[in-house]
Amino acid sequence: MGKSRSNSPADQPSLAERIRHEMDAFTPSEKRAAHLLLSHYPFAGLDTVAEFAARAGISAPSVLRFVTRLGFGGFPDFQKHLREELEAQLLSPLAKASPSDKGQGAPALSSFADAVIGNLRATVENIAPAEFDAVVTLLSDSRRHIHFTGGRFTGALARYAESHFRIVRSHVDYIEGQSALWRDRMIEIGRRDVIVAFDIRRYQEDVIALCETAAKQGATVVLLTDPWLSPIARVARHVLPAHVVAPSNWDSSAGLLLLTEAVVAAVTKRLWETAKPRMEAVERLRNEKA
Amino acid sequence: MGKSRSNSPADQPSLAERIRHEMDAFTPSEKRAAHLLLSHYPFAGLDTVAEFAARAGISAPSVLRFVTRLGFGGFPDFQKHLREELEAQLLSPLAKASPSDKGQGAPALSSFADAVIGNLRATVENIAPAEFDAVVTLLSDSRRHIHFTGGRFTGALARYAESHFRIVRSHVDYIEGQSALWRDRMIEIGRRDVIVAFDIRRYQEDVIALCETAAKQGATVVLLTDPWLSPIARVARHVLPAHVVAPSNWDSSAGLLLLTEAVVAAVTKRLWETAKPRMEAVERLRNEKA
DNA sequence: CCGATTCTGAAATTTCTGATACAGCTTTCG
DNA sequence: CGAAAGCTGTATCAGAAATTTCAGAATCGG
Repeated sequence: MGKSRSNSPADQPSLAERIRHEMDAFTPSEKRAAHLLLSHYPFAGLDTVAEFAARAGISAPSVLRFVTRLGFGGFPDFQKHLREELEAQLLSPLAKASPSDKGQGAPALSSFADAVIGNLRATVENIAPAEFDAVVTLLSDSRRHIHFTGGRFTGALARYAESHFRIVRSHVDYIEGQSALWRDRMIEIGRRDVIVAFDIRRYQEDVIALCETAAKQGATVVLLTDPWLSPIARVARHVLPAHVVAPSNWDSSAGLLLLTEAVVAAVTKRLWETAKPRMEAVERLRNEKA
Repeated sequence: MGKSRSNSPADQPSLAERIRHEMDAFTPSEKRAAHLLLSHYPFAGLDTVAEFAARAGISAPSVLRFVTRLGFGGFPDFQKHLREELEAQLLSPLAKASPSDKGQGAPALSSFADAVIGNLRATVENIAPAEFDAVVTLLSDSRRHIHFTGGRFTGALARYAESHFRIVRSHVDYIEGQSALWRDRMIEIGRRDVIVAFDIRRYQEDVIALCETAAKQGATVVLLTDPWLSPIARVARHVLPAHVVAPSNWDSSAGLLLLTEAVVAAVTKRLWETAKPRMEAVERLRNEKA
């Protein structure tokens, strides 16, 4: 997204402040525009030039001159700045919502935690209940065969999911995403199979290929991804996006883990009748070995 | 029902809720549009159709069909509704006080998320800052060799940590906890080695044994565990406990993941001078292969 | 009070955006 | 397996919105 001008979202002084400060340098009609904008900040500026002009009681060109004087390349530029400022402002209270900065606590850890918690909240907000339920139902169908897979980092999450599912029900396995080995196994993938794929940016070619192949053969694909959606979404029946941005050089997978654990919990509950004896049996076997 | 323009600003249910609710009635591209909008609500919808379409990875007409299906007369209508909703929400501070619209967001998911968030808070509270910093310092020492390990479920977290550390620095590997294979490798474990072990209840015999053996040979052990502390704590130099209780038959590993990611972030930052070129090199190699 | 400068708005112009028609493709259903 | 239905993107168009032009109005200085 190439922004044309110098309207960086990091301008410390909000545009409103700047306008107040430069108010006396404005011409009369510019003042009227400024007053309107400030009195309904920033929504008045999100309408069209014509509407803004009418509401301010001035002409369209005057509005244009006004935003030009503020240093914007044009009206769209101006609106974009307002939107970005608004978005930043709306998201920030969430970041500083928790006053957990008691001075103590590794600051790195505590701020990181705040960001992660924000991610979890946002993730839950954006999940469609029907989608979540559909996934739970799908994975509770004991006639289906379930295969988990993931990329470089998300592969670990796939393993995590698999290790739980394996205990709750049968016909569960993990497919190595990176190697070319999965191609052989594809011959057995069909209509009754479910692929649960984890994939966040940068999306991984081999995982995408795996899912496309599986989908082509009639398998049902469930995707856990970031809000920008892996290309796998094209072939996926169900998509569960999670927010991943954290104050780090890496993305955070906490949201994906949350979804995974919630699904595991729900499926376990739904299959409890059969899962309980199964889990006891697993436990017995483990103890014998030890 | 006639598709009138019933977009009065007083529609009780926010548009976001309605979209979440009707999600499964959407076509694939409509879902992509919906996901984009929900993940950046409502700002994504304030751009132009073209930009929205590009960001969602679909065509402009699909976006138009999406907003039409939502019952709007056109895209400007849709935008107007978003602006009004936003303005109303911003003016009533009460509206956004509790973002957990429990109206019916998958109840299982949302209550589960609340529990997990509580765990994260509690985890951060109970971490000794000095301990956290000491772990970061230890793992930033490039002369050390780092080995990750874990149990049945936590092994996935160890792999997750390993996959990140492997890129940031050298001398990193993963030791399979369950198998007896690690006994052979113990001969190479000594004073310069660090074992990072993940272990929560029920604590796993073989992982415990691994750590005890390694400690006996002079290795430094870092333990990530639950608040009841794995027996490994006795031989561990540093212990980072995380809360794990969730409304499920299983424990939640989200706290452990949080700690892991926070450590990864901190180490990456501290080693940035050497990590950056290393990461670029890794990236180059990956691209060549592809 | 007059001329110069600045400001302002109506109208013309240009750019760009939203909307539509249509054809190819996929999926579904018999 | 084939036909029907539905979905999606390309190309295109109409129209609206932003921008520029320019002439008239207001203001200011002398």
